[in-house]
Amino acid sequence: MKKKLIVILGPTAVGKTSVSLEIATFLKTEIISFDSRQFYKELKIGSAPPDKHELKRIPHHFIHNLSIKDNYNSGIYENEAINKLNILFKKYDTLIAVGGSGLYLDAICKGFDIIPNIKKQDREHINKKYKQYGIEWLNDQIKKVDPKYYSIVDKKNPRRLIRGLEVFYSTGEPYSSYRNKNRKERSFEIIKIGLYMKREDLYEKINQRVDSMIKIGLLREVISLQKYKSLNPLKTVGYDELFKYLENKTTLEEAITEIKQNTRRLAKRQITWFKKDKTIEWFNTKERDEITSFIESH
RNA sequence: GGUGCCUUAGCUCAGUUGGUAGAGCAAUGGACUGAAAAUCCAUGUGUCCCUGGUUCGAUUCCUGGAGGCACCA
Repeated sequence: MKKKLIVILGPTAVGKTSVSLEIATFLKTEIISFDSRQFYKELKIGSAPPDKHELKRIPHHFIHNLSIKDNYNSGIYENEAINKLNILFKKYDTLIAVGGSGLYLDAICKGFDIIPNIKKQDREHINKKYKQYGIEWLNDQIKKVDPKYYSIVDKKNPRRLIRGLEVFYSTGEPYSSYRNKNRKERSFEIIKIGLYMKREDLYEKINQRVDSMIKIGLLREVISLQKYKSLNPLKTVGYDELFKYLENKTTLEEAITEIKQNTRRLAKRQITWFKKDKTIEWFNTKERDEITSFIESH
């Protein structure tokens, strides 16, 4: 019989943790996370991971397994997650994946084309040039070395342009030559369950969660991480805004308002990403019985 | 109570020498194959406070009213 991966996805603060714990308890299985900020053990409050008690009750994977100082990306995650799933599937027929990072979910479900690792110096070099000469330079370079990618890339988005260029620099081959859009066939069946909530209610929950994070010491956590603020994992809602406050660029009140606003925008982007995936079965967060009977029927 | 100023998009405000209006922010929609909680793109009809008048035509000028702010009593 084919193994099954039950995916619980949705925007931040919609209630994924509690639903996933309930299902994991019901199915007597374990949980792997595809939440790109819960990986980092230093982000204890701001990434809203399950609490200690919950982590003890149900084994979780890819939660607080990395340091913000680690160099990580979705390609590494694909390998690690698939390995972990293969190991766990020896013990369980069904596993649960929970998270809100669409790209990381794609890593599990479809996988990426195989592209050699890039050299760190190459990215640094390109970033330096970009800073110096602007986005036109990136455009010119891509046009020259990878016209195929140039024809489809978002020419105003430096990240996309830099990605194309760094692959070329590190491998000597155009980025587009690696991108075959070959979806990988996974050995397990994937059932995607999306959680939704009325936008209004979701925003209300976000506001409440931000207030409670502040209450339990988010600012203290951010202060302790201040010296690492330039690291990528700290470019995160809840941290960035408080760094600005600590540098006297805003008041605390303004920072908190901004955290709420940026969390709402994050949720909106997550919803946009998931909306186009027609294989997702959507449930209201409160429909616990409907979700379990849907799982049982599969 | 008097005088002056203000009232236009969810908010802060421009503007129309009279031909029914536009910025910033917010909000919304979207893109996204190794930095992704990142990065990037697109989207502005609203009794122009109410009332009456002048006018071919008023959000714009005038009368009266309501609310706000400031100063003087």
